Amino acid sequence: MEHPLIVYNSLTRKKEQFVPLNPPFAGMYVCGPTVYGDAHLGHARPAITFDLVFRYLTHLGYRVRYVRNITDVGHLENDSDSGEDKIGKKARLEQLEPMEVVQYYTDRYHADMDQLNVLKPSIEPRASGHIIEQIEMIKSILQNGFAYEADGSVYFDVHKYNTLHHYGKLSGRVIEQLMEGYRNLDGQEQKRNPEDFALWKKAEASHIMRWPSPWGDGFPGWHIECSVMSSKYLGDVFDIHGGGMDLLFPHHECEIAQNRAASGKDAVRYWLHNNMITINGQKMGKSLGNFITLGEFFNGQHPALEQAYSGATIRFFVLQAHYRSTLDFGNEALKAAEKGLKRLQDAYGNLTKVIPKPTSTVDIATYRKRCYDALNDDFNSPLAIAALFDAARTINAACDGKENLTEADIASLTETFHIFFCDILAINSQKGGNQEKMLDIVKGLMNLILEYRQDSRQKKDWAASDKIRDGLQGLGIVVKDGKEGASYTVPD
RNA sequence: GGUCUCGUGGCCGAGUGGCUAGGCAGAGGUCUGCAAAACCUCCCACAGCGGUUCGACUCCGCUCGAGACCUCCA
Repeated sequence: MEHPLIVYNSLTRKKEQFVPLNPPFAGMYVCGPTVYGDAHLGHARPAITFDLVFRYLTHLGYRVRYVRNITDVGHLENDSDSGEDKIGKKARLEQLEPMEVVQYYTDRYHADMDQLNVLKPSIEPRASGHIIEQIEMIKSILQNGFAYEADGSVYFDVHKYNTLHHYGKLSGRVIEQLMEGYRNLDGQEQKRNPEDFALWKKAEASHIMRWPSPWGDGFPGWHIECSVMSSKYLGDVFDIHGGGMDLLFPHHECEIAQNRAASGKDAVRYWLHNNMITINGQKMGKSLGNFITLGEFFNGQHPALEQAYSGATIRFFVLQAHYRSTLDFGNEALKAAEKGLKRLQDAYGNLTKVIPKPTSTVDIATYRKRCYDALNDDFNSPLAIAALFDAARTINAACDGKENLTEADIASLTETFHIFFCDILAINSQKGGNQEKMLDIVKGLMNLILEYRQDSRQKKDWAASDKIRDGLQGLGIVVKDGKEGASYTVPD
């Protein structure tokens, strides 16, 4: 807390000090998944990025309300589709109720997030649960004169809005440029202008997901839910809004306009955007068909994957890059992350083996300071990780007796790892509480076995000691002989 | 076409006007019954061409290259 937290605000395109509106409270809204398919690596990026933000803000003492929505009302799939919504389409294909599809993929999304050690948000509202509020906000926008009804649909009047406010302030667009880009207005006849966007869409007879409204049966436009759910749970003005860079325009731009048109206020104080994950230099995305689902990463069943990767490895891989940079997928990079993470985990474990010395040869405090400095500078997780690696080297050196650490040093390092490795970056392999007992038993058994092996080794009975080691190896336990006796690890 | 971002060593990726990123891979060494770790050392990169500067990978311009958004997308 000594140093201020600096965040990069997409709205101002500058780094700014983060000062919440109502400290110690902090509000954060992040665009969540549309649950009509399995989450892929691209979905992991914002989830992990804003999980880090959530965890760090909490660590700094803020009382954070983190809202991440579930989009489950279905939106237009593409222009040629003329109105069939994603979830409705999937439902028909699989002969399921739309909400059954939603439930199925929501559950799977949650399971994936658990694997990635992503905390649950404070509130996870569903768009379908906020139809009334969405209708109310559309009414307000209509009343304020920034929208118009046309044949059962309601559209936002971008030109009207732009006479009073700047539509495009977030993405750096001006409306004249936008107008040039919209030459093909096929199937958009009801709109006064092609850059107008839907607040409410009339549902055709074939459209499964539909709700009654003052304008007839229909469904909400694909920007309004976020405006509604963020302001409902965080207030007309709140601190942080996050999401992927690809949502900058038009989604977030429209959110800004909707909130402003409804409440007269700019809702968001800090806009944070994570960059994309690329594969062969190209964005990984559903529409490009070049995505790998998280489930495929976990089980290794994808042609592009040479092996399976754990959730911790994926999380570490993501955090090893700054959230505003693109991150390129590759087996080599994933494997490097896996090994690097193991190195950190081993060092963390080695901390208990270091023999304290009366005097210290290392300045331990710098590691923690470097971690704080890194995260305070726009959540620079790769720098924080680098500091942990340096700390790991020191710990291992101390294990080898090449550096000296005092009792206080060890305690401090343990705490540093606990704070950053476990709590904030959260890249340690999680062990469930129920497994603790079994782990203790295993530890006891292992010590016993290693004692026997030690005996044979003292008798130079290599056959016996090798038999024990090889047998353990067969169980996936690797024995390592060191100066201070034998230790063991269980590689993934 | 418009708006914008980026181009770092074998790979992934930080960062800065002059001072070591870090990880993985590779080379050598220490330790060791063997093995595996660990530790030490090495591998000193910043697309190209100009310009600013005492000095640029870092600032400016241009060229080349890659990408994002403008349509659903994290």
